Amino acid sequence: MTTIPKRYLVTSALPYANGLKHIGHLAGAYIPADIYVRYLKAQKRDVVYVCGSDEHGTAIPIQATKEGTTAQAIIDKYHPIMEQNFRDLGIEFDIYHRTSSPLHHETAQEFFTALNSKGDLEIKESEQYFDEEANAFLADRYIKGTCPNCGFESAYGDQCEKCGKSLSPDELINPVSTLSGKTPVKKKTKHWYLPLDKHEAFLREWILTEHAGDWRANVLGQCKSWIDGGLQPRAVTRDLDWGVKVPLPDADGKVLYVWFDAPIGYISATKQWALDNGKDWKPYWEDQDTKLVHFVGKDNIVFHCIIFPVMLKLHGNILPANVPANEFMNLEGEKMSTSRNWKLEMQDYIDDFVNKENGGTQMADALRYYLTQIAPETKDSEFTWKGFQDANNSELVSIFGNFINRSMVLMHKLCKGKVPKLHEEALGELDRNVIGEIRAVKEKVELLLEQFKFREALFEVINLARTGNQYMQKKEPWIVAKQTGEDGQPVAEAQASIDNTLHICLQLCANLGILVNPFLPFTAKKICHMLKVVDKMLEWENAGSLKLLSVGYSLRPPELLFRKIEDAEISYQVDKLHAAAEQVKNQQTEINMEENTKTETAPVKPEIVFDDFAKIDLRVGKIVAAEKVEKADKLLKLSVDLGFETRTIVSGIAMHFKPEEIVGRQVTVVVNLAPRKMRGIESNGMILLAEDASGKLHFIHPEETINPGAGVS
RNA sequence: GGCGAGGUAGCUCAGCUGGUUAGAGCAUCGGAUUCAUAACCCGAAGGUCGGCAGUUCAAGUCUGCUCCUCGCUACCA
Repeated sequence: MTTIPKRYLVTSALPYANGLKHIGHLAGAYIPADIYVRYLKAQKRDVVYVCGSDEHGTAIPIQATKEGTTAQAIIDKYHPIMEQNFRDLGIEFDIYHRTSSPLHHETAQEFFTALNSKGDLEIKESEQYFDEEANAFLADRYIKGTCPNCGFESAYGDQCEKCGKSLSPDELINPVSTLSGKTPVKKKTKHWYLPLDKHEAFLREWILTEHAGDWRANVLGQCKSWIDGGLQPRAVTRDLDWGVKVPLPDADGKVLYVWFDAPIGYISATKQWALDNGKDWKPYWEDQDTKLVHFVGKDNIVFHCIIFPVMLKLHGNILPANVPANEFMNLEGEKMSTSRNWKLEMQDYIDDFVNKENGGTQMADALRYYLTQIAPETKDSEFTWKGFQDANNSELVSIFGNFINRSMVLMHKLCKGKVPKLHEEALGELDRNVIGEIRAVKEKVELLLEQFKFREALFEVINLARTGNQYMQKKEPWIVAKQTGEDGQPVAEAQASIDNTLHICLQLCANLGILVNPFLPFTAKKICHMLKVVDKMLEWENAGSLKLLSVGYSLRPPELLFRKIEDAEISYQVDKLHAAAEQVKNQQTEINMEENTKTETAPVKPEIVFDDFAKIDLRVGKIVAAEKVEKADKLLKLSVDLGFETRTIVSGIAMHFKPEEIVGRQVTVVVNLAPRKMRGIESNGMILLAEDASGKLHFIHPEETINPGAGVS
């Protein structure tokens, strides 16, 4: 075992404050972190668990515009709800902060200034392309044009895909904005870049060598993919009015890019926590003896393993010891999706289960249980309502809850409601085995949690309850109790056996409380209550002990820890899920139709004269051959018979049509369009297609088959 | 197309550096039992380890090819 670090700083990905979060997020970044933190705290280790709302970025002002409100109103709406949702589900942050706070702005600005003044950022002052129609500066990738090196006409502003040469947008001939299709104008601007490319050697060594043994395979693989793909300098600032202002005199209208300020939110949250608790935040981010662990979903790997570590290193902070990223969680056979409304929001679960007559905190633990059991630790996993019901009913209720209940009930019936004595002399092999098992499980769970194997750790805990059931079954105290003497009471030998059995079962219950506490905290507290012990018993060092409950102490009457979930509740949820998705689908169709109408009535393009139109030579053609273009998912290479000749035309329709289906079809072709090379094939013309509301493409062709080459006007 | 992660019993997943009859939990079926939320306990059945070829005395485990899923990325309208 490695030595224990002096302190821990644990983070969960900052949820983006543009809407409610679903159980996929919960299972990916919050529940595992919460389990880990609760375990560390039970170990009495020095640990701070920080999180908060991520409130910057373009999506929030865009959504505000859509909802006819302000960005501030959006974040003020979602921040408190998200915080409450986490609390209701037992996610216990030491602080849930927000990136809109002044402290965060200060912290992020200080961070930027520190890097900038050390010369760690590259400054590029330039005449940058500006799209007047979209009223925005254009990132390199949003500009296309002709490559000065090879003449490829569709080169990006940062790199030519054809010849591989790195470019700057200025070098492009005939630049075009991909936002509006217009020619952008030059406007002076200046931006700061984080030169990730300069840190490639460090990243390679640190991740792929030093952490080859202790980081998850999916994480290492992702990182290797990124590093091998070549790291690029990344813009730290952007022209936007929502976010952390760039703290320099000549940077009006510029803010820090959200990817830069968001992870700094972990630091500002730590600072706020320190202020609130009279602590010093610095060691948590500066002392090498602090273990920093980031819990994130797989979409966040690159930020937490590549970009943020580079920032931390430059700034003189510690690096994460591990980033145990989870994969994604599907729901009832499909990806969770906010836009398609295929999801289970925390809020909905809380409303339907936790805040119900027959719900309460036990239902929060039930969800925590299932989400941990199916956590996507190594691959995408699947939430099904039936699976949730099964896990609850046959494991939590039948195995775990039942063991504790029957122990309590038997103790009340056979031991007068008191913790019975342990008769050492009467201990048998069965008894000793169980006692040994309790200690063994403690060690197993520890080892698994330290390795972030939450699923397996939880299994070991439930398995201990299973062991308890087996033990009780073999000892069958209810049968032994029938060996009565003349007074109707069990004979001394029988009572000793009963006492030992229940003494051990009750101590086992107490141990289950300790071991289950990181996973199901509400349940652990209820166990303490029933056993009339203080919550301090839950400290991890007590696990494995057979002296948690004092002999002769009278205990409370048993209460059921978990209730069964009925079939009707499950079918209600499944129906609700489908209905919600259906509703959105219908709405979307309506919106699409509306938008369709809108585009028809939308302002038409500037007027042209007949001669302009006459410049376009449209002909009817017939597809005589079609094949997929190698190394391109969307391109088809078509041979089109135009009567006077047969041409090769490359068209991006491979996702819509199969090559064999379209051979023989008539199409309309722009025949005098300048040739253009795509994926190395010269395309001589363009096929006309109409796109319907759902995005499906349709060929434009004469109603009846006519001679190829016929003119269209 | 490139890169990454996966494809193992009905379901959710273990299987490290190749080595006896491929494991667990749940579900299913059978039995036993009644202290317990018809719960528990015992037992059984259930897998061509995505497919094909190869290396090896021996492959789920190594190599090549191939199919499928997910993610990143590229190509396009």
